[in-house]
Amino acid sequence: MQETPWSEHASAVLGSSGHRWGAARLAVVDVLSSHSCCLTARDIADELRASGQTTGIASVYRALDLLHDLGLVQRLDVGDGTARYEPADPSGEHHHHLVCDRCGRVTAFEDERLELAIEALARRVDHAIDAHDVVLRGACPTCRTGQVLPHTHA
Amino acid sequence: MQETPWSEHASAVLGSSGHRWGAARLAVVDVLSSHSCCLTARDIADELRASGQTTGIASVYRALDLLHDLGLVQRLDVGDGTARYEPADPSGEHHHHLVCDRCGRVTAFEDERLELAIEALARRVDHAIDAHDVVLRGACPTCRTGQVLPHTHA
DNA sequence: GTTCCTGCAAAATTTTTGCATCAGT
DNA sequence: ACTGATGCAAAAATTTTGCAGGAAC
Repeated sequence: MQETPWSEHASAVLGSSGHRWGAARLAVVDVLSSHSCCLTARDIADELRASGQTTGIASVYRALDLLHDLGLVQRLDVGDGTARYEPADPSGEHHHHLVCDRCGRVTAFEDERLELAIEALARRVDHAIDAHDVVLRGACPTCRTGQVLPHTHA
Repeated sequence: MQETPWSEHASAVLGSSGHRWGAARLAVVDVLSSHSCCLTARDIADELRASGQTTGIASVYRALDLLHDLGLVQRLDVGDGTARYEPADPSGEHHHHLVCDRCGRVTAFEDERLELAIEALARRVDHAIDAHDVVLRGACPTCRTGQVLPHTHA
């Protein structure tokens, strides 16, 4: 239960949004705050279970849903059929994802030029864009050089 | 069963890949060729059912999986937990997607500057990038102007 | 004729919902 | 106390797998 900039921010937003601080929400925020990238609901539930908490998976989903509605977490789909969640930086800074075709591992990256292109595009379209995701797919260095690893994303 | 550039291409690739032309594959290619954007497995199965075919949903998934492996269809996830598929243009031309936060509708768009940024980025990273998806989220013009429509994506 | 494909049904996952109980304010 | 949150279990939805029969080559 360490304090991070994000978990402090989450506390503030959740507190001022008229919602209560139940055990499940606290636990989910705590797990998220210790990872910056891409956790599945199952990952979170497993981590909680491992630390002795009895949080139900349904509560994890409900907490994630609320945190997403409050703009505190980003929801992401890399194509394996399970949703992933990560803390959303209050400063608006964010990253995108590289997904290895072979081992399924997810890596984060940032790119200013990409962001600029998306911003320009967002102004051009009819929709009122408030979020975006970019996923690049391809063999990661490890897989490309022949060391075939077992899938780790399933 | 009309011939389109894409369905001809798909026939050629499937034919020369050592795979057979079963009823399910034919049917799935036929449905895909008449839509350029974003069909779920269910959409395809429903359309086949409606046209009197008895194609099983499992065969639809298997056909889509094969077509994806052959590079004939693009798999896409817009975040509602169901995979979508669309024909992949053999020329390499492709589009990305706008998803309405409220009604869930998906719209296609193209943007040269975005593609250039992604190409430059792809050369910079360690992965051997062979595909990418971009999803922009935000209220569509219809939803933004107050006409709240029921969700159509579920 | 052999091998691969298909369709049905069953299983495995992921996510959502109902409901009684419990906790936060 | 009142209201909303939680946890368990059951349900819903999507995708995968097994298998026997049938079709493609």
